[in-house]
Amino acid sequence: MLVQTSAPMHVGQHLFRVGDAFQAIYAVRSGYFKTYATDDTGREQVLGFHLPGELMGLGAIYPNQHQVNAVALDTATVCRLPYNDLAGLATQMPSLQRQLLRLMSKGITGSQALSGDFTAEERLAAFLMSLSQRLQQRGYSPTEFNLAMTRRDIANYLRLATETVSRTLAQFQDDGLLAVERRNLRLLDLERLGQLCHNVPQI
Amino acid sequence: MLVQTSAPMHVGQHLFRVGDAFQAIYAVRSGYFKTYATDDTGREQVLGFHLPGELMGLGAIYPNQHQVNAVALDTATVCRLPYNDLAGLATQMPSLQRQLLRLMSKGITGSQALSGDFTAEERLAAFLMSLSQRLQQRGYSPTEFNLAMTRRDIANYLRLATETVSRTLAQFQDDGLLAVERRNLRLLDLERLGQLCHNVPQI
DNA sequence: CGACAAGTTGAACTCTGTCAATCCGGGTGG
DNA sequence: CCACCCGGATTGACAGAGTTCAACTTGTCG
Repeated sequence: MLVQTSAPMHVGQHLFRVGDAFQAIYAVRSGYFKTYATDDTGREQVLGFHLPGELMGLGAIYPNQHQVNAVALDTATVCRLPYNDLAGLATQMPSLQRQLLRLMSKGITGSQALSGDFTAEERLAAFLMSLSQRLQQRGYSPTEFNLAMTRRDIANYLRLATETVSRTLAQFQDDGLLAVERRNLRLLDLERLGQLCHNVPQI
Repeated sequence: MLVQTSAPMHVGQHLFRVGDAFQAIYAVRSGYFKTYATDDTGREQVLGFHLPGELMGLGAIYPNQHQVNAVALDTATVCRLPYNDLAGLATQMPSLQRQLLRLMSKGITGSQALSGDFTAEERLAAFLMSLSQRLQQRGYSPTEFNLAMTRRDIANYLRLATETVSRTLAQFQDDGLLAVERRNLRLLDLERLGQLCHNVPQI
């Protein structure tokens, strides 16, 4: 069987860790994941969030070992795609192979969008728009969704202080751009939110 | 002939521009170049500086079009390495091919060293140390050289304001780290300069 | 010599990080 | 069942780094 659906994972459970042997790619079926690395000083660096329908583990193909840690942010399930099967299929389907390579080269590096010197507003707006668009692509509501990750994770990912994330969200709410309550988010003005981050490369 | 030496180029003259058909790689023979891109709002982003002995144009191999602009910062000459010749040679020499691929993947993205949130001190120190080391590798003095690029270019590259570059250079001078007069630079304390940027990934 | 670009310097201001206090919700244990 | 506790989240005060604005200097090139 090409696709294997996993048992549900719970918050904080790791799907794979740095150094694990690479055997399969994973597609998120439900729930959220985050990927992160730990730098030489022991600090965690959040590299990305993975929504239902998205792939994880592509960065491990070349060195045959996982380069990052992947952990469930809430109750989640994944589909396991054993690499051998996938690779065999890819050789027969050039389009699949091309897509895998594209995802690889994009996925390994992580978003370079956060490299520039963007303001907290720009970063957060870009982040929210990215979530919105990715959820919409998968058939979910682009305007009302759950922030499964903590403010701390968001801040780490965007390279801000958690307080700044909190404040900027509050400011967005004051400006009528969105309504936020704990983890529940409703985007009220995608138009203006998009303008805020028009010069931030796609996250 | 594999290597073609160009006629001297003068300040501001472009070696290639975004969109130019990719036909050759260039090695700087003398002088300095900078590569830059222009974002959708028309602002210039300096991507790197190229010193004698270094290669340019590798990022164009895949899409077969140049991805950046390359312009001479002073009177300069280059060696033109037609890609067909090089590619033919590479197929016969796996080591050459490997080196080209490595340079490619490193060279396209540009330095991600400037991604993090580093201080102006760290950025500038890392920049100067990078120049110093690269010049030394090519047989030039690592402690006394010419800043062919303007403060504006440096600032743009390091994502600072030109005033900050100016001030930080002045501060380094006050601290006895270097002596600078216009474009002439003398590094007086490589040790401390290196310490200043020890946690900045190599530029 | 004059004009202009490059570079420097000063002052005010803005943004964001840090520190600290507080709030809130969910889970635990008595 | 309720009080307590704890981590996540918010809010305020403050400080430091760096940008912006503006004035001024210096060097270069016609």
